[in-house]
Amino acid sequence: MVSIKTIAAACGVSIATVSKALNDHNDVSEATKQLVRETAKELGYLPNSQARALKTNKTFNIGVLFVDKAESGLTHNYFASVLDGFKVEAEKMGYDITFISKNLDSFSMTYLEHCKYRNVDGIVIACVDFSQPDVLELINSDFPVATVDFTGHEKISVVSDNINGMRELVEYIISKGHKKIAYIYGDLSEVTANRMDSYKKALSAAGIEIREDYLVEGKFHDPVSTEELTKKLLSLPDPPTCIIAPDDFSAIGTINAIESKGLSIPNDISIAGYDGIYLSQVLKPKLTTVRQDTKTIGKEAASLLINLIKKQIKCPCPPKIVKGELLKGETIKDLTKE
Amino acid sequence: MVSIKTIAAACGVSIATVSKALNDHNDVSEATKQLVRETAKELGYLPNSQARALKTNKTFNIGVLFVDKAESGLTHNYFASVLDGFKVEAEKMGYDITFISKNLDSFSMTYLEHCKYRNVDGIVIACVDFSQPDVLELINSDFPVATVDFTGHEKISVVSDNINGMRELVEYIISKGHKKIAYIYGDLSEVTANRMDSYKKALSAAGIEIREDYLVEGKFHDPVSTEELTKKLLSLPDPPTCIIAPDDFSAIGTINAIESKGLSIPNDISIAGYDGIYLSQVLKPKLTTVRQDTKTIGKEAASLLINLIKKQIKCPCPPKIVKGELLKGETIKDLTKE
DNA sequence: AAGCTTGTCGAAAACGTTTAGTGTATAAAT
DNA sequence: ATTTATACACTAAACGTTTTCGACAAGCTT
Repeated sequence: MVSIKTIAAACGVSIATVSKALNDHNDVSEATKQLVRETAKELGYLPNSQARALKTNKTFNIGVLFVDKAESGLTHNYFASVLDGFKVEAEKMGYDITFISKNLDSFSMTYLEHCKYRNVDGIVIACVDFSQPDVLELINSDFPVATVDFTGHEKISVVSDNINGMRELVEYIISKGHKKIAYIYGDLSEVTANRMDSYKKALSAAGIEIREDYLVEGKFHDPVSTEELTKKLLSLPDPPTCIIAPDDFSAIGTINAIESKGLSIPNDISIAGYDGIYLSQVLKPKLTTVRQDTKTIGKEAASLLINLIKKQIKCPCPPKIVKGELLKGETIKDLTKE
Repeated sequence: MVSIKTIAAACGVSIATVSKALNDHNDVSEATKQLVRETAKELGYLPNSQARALKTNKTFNIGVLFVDKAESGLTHNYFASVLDGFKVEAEKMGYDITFISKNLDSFSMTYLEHCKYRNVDGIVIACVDFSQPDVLELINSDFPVATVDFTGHEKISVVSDNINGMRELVEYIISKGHKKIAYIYGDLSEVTANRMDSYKKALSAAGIEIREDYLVEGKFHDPVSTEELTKKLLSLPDPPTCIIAPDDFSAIGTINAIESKGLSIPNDISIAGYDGIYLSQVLKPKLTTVRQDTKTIGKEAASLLINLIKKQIKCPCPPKIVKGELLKGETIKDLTKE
């Protein structure tokens, strides 16, 4: 192992000088800085992150907490994509990420304990059940924290603009002449509450009655459940002309239910999803949906969190809202032309 | 911060005794062990992983390298799923994972440098271009290494059983009376080579001629490219009766191409995929494919790598082959019944 | 010439652990 | 009664950094 001691010996200076030279302090001459830097490179020196962390209390590691309901782990499309955006930005700023889990080293610990054990510099939380005590403990801890799609606390939060996204989607559907629009909503959460609210407001604004039989509770990411619920909707005495699925992936269930009845999309019935994942745009017909800007959400979360860590910003601060984009697709029939 | 020093003071013993008590050494009495453990718990003590790592040279961190060609990051289905299996097993054994990247902290480093900087205890490599010099440097380094789907080195490797998987798939298709079977293969790699080999052998074994026009080069994870290639296959003077796509996700492209010609699956043409992702089984009709046991692959890689780290096994050792499972689905027409 | 500033460097402590070496008391063996 | 073994606990060094503080020289200012 080549350490600063090695460099010090090679250069004939003290380890203090080496350290300061490498960290570009201003009480060491330009000449020695050069010398130190060069020999460091020659010897293939790499700083020891543990020793540095021990001394400075900065690990340049960010803890990531994510536990979705379906236990799909990293396979969860929305999260994986947000995380990827986060990771890229964090790495750019010199941070690595560490997954926060419960059972490290056989003896189990809480999320907070894991963070303390690893000494992460900050924490980002996404896609969890925010009512869990373990999660709340983390949010209310002394760590710098950023949450995704969850507000109502004094930490940093980045949210997808579900309010405007859903509003635009429903307005678009209405503009195509639909009045009987069903919504299979996902697991109860802030996200779902916002979407539901926008759904209702958009209908009301257009003078359309909100029907309880068109509003059914489903699950995110679960085509099987969604297929079942779609079938129920289709067999109502007065079935809807359009069905909004919890998300794009669940929309597969909606498609299956419709096709299994021998009906076609969008001629017999229109559908929409939410997310705008790649899959939704390679399906035929292309799914009408709202693309969530996952990369930006992740990136913003990373950038804000790191700024907080570096104390370049202060909390509380207002949530950062990341706009989505309506993808019109081909699954909404235009009823106005009939 | 409560450290062993705090505990030592509270218990009236030296820090050495505290350390040994907590690590269950046998030169400290059961009584003091009890006392130390209890006060440690009371005070909410957590070991400082950096300090420990500095002293022991073990970080309980495993580096994960993954860079797929499509730059899809964590969104890559196969990898995300393998990684998840890896992560779960690693956590169970007390290890966290760290993503290995190139540009940490603005000043860029090689993969190997990143690993040295973070002092990972071992490295797992999957889904990368194994011909990259940076990757080879890592494989040939002194770190304990495990690779997924790549052999030919002296380190640990875990591979999906593409040889038998593809063989079973093609045999199944042949058993349904098909003789004109096309294969759109993915990016050139060990995986593709094995599948291609099995494809050819299975055909030959059945006395079926291997036609160059049925063997076309495509890309993994790319429905658009696959759609194009499928169209070409369909417009051959003597088109195939069955098309095998590079993977399940690309198979969407195959489906699109077929349906856009007004043909139906499997009545007019049969198809198959590879991977067995969730999506493939919620599509209608269900895709015929080979499920790769990603969880097991990840789990085995973790378990073997950690055993290597703990020196409970030695390299070189033969590759661990993880069997897949033929999912018969509904996309292969039975031609023998006509 | 004395004091002051500025620039450059090193000694040493500290971060929280682990561990080798040493000492001491008690029990067992001669 | 002396030696030997055993059990237990402590001292101190070490891991690789960062950082405070003081030292010293050279150049200024009065």
